[in-house]
Amino acid sequence: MRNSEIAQLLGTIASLLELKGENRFKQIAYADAARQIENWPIPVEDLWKDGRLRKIPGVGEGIAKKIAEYLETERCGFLEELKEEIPLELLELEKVPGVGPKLALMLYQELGICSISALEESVRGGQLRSLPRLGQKSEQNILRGIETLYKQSGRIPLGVAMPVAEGIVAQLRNTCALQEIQVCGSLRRWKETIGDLDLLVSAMDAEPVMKAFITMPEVAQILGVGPTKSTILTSSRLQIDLRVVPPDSWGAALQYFTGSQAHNVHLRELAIRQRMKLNEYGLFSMEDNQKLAGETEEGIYQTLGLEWVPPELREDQGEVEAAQKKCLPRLVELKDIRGDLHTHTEWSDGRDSLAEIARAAERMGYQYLVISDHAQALGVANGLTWERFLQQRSELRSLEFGSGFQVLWGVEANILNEGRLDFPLDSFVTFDLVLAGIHSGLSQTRIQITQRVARALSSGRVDILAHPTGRLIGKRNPFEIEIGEVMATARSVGAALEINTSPERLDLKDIDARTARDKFGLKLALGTDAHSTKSLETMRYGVALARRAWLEPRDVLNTFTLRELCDWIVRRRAQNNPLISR
DNA sequence: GCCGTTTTCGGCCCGACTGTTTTCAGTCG
Repeated sequence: MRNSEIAQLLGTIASLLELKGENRFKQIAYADAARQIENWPIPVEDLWKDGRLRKIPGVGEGIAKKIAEYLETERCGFLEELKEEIPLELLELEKVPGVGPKLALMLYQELGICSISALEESVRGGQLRSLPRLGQKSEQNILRGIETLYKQSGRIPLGVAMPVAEGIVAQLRNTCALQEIQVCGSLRRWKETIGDLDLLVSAMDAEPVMKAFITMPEVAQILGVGPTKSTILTSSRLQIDLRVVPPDSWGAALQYFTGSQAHNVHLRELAIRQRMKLNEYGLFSMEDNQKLAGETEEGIYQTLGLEWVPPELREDQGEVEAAQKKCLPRLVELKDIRGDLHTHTEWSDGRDSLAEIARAAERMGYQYLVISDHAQALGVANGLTWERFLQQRSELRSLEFGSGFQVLWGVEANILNEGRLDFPLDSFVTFDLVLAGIHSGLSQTRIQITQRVARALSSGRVDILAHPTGRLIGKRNPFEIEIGEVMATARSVGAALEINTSPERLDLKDIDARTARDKFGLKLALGTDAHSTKSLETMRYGVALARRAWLEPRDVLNTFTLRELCDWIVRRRAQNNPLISR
C-alpha cells in the first residue's frame, strides 16, 4: 500500500505552494487531498487501476492526474518544477516553532538561509534584526523554538500522556473553583500519540484558574499567558494548553478543542451551508447572529442535523456523512469486554503468578482470562517447553474461582523461519487458545515475513495472530509485512488478528483494524499482553483503538460470552481440520 | 484545485496570542 507515500507527495506540494505564496486555496486543496489519502483504507493504486481516483474526497481532475502520473512514472513533473523554484530544505525551517511559511521564505530570500543550523548562526550573529518586524523577542523566540525542536523526541505515546493528563486534571479540580474540566484534543480522541495536551475549563472567572495553572509544580516554562488561554511546558517537556470559557459556551468549546481540525472544518462548512456560523463560543444564525446552541456538545451536533459523534471517530473519515444519515456505528465499549485474550505469568517472563493475575482479572469483572505464556523458542522470555506447559496446566486446573469466571489455557507461540511453530503442529489442539506471533528475524524482507506469517496461519493451528506488525511506538518500526495478504490468509482459515492493547504497541493500528473488518470481515481480538496484573488495565487503550477503527461489539472477540468464544474456537478449528473436535 | 439542498462560477473555517506596531500580519491550533 503506497497511500502514505502519495500523501507525502501531495503534502510536499502543498507546503511548497504555501512557501511560494501561491493561491491559498490551491495549497489547501493539496493538503486536504493528502490528509484524505493518508487515512484512506483502500490502496490508492487499486482505485487508480479501476479509474476511480476521484472517489476520494478532495481529489479532482488535477490531483488525480498527478497521482496517476506518479504511479505510472514514479515521478511528478509539477513537484519537480516547484523544487526548482523553492529548495526543499526550506520545509525544514518551518519545523521550528514560530517559523511559518512567510518567515521561512523571507529568511531564504533575504539572507540565503535554508537550514536550521544556518538560522541559528544568523540569529546569534544578529543578522535577523536587519529584517522588518523582527526584534529581540523574535530572536529569543526562534532560539527557543530551535531548542525545543532539538530536544523533542517527537510525539508522546498515548499511554504516557493519559496518566499525566489525568493527574493534572485532578490537581486543577482540587486547587481552584471551576465548573468543568476536560481533556480535549487528540488525547480525547485517543490518538496513539499526541503532540501536546489540551485542557478545557469552564468557569465564570478565568483568572484564578489561569493562576493555578501556571503555578503548578510541573511547570518549567510559561510560553504564553492571556486572559482566556495559556500555554506552559512541563519539566518533562510536555506542552499543555489551557483554555477557559464561560459555562454557556462549554459544549461549543468542547467540540472545537477536541477536533480534529479536519472534522471541525467539515462541520463549519456544513454550518455555512445551513446559514449558520460555528466557533468555540457557539453555533449562531447568520441572519441575526442569534445563538442556536453552545451549552452542550450534543446540542451543536443536533442543531447541525447530526447525531452526536464519539470523539474517537472525529477524523473526517466518513463520520460526518454517517452522522447525517443517523447511521453511526454502535461502537464497542469497555463494559462490553468480557475477558482478556493475551497475558503472561511468571511461568515465562511475567511478573506475577498464575493465581495472582487470574484473581486480578476476576476482580475486574471478567468472565474469562486467557493465559498465554511464551513457548520454548523464545529463550530470552523463558519460553516454556512442552513438559512445563503440561505442568502449568496442572497448576491451572488446581485453582478455584467463582462460578462466573474461567481461565483458558493458551500459548503465545513463535512464528519461526519458514512459518514453523515451536511444537509439532498437532500438539497445538491441546491448548484452549493458540496465539502466535513473530519475535525474531524482524529484519527479514517483506516477502519473507509475509510468507512466514501466511504459512503459520495456513497451518490452521493459529487462532489469533499476535501483534501483527511488531511495531513499538516511537521505538521500532513495524516489520516489513504485506498486511493485506496476511488478512486474506487469516480470512481463509477464520483466524482473528490481535489488537495488542499495550500502549507501547497498539498493534494492529486503527486504520489497519478498520480494513481488517471492512474489507476482510475479520474478527479482532483485544489482548493486553500483560506481564503483570497492573497491565491488565491497558485494555482501555485497546478499546479506544477499536472504537477509532469503527468496530462494534460483534467485531471484537472479547465481547463474546465464554460459551460463544469456545464455540468460535471449535468452529474455526473444525473448519480447518474436520477431524479435530474437542 | 475542489466543489454544489441557493452556485458549473465564485466561493473556500475561525479565533487567540505575539511582536512590533499605531492597525495588523504571522503563527498556531
